[in-house]
Amino acid sequence: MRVTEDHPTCRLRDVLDRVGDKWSVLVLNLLGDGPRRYSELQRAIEGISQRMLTLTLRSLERDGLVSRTVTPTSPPRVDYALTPVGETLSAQVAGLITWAEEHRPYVAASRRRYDAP
Amino acid sequence: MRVTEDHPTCRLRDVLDRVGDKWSVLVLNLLGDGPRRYSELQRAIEGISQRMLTLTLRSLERDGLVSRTVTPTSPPRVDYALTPVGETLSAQVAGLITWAEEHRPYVAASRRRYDAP
DNA sequence: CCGCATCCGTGAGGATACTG
DNA sequence: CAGTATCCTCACGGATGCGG
Repeated sequence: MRVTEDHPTCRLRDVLDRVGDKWSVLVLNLLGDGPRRYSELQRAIEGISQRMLTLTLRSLERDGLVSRTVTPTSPPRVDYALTPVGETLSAQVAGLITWAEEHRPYVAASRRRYDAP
Repeated sequence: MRVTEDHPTCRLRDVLDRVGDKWSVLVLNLLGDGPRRYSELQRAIEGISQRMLTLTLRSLERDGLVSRTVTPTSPPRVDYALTPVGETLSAQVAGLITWAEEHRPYVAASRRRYDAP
């Protein structure tokens, strides 16, 4: 889709696309509990590839939501943490995660009913 | 990715994927203001194709988040509305949208700074 | 008016191998 | 350990046309 107009929907999209990214949601949620190393994130997020973890963290850093701290030891150590603004988004995301956990049985039941016939 | 394990991350994914869908977010947000006809949604959501609007609505209906009411006039009329559970998700989504609107300038500025060099 | 079916291009993202 | 680089797939989604 071409986004050429200044329709409200379009102005929101670039920000929502970040939130809409499933990996971003999971990363933001994890970092809500405190800073994590790269490898900790990779282990915690089942199924994420190295590539996608790096891309996700770069995007979040670019948007000023996550900070990246390199400790030049050997082997190197990199910690990721939420920025203050990132914390506020993480709080929203936490609400979403809670919603998803609470209503997962309902959604699953709805799907079974819908798919029945 | 194959989801074969029962890791918490995987159990959440199927529900979060609904929220992660950018079209779903926009539809849920619109329906938060009250029921809408198919054609109203299509006009309101800049850039959505007929195909994607239909698919999005079907998914939301399957998940028990949106109800579909057909009025068999001629031409037919179809109204979509949030279910009670859909309302609760729409509320979460509204929080996200608000966040996105409030922090759009911050995110835009962060991106410019990041991309500068 | 509301949708489904079909075709088809593109790009997101997985797998793998390699560096500082 | 924390990435980068490359290849390659496949499914997301746009365009179009038809049907109730």
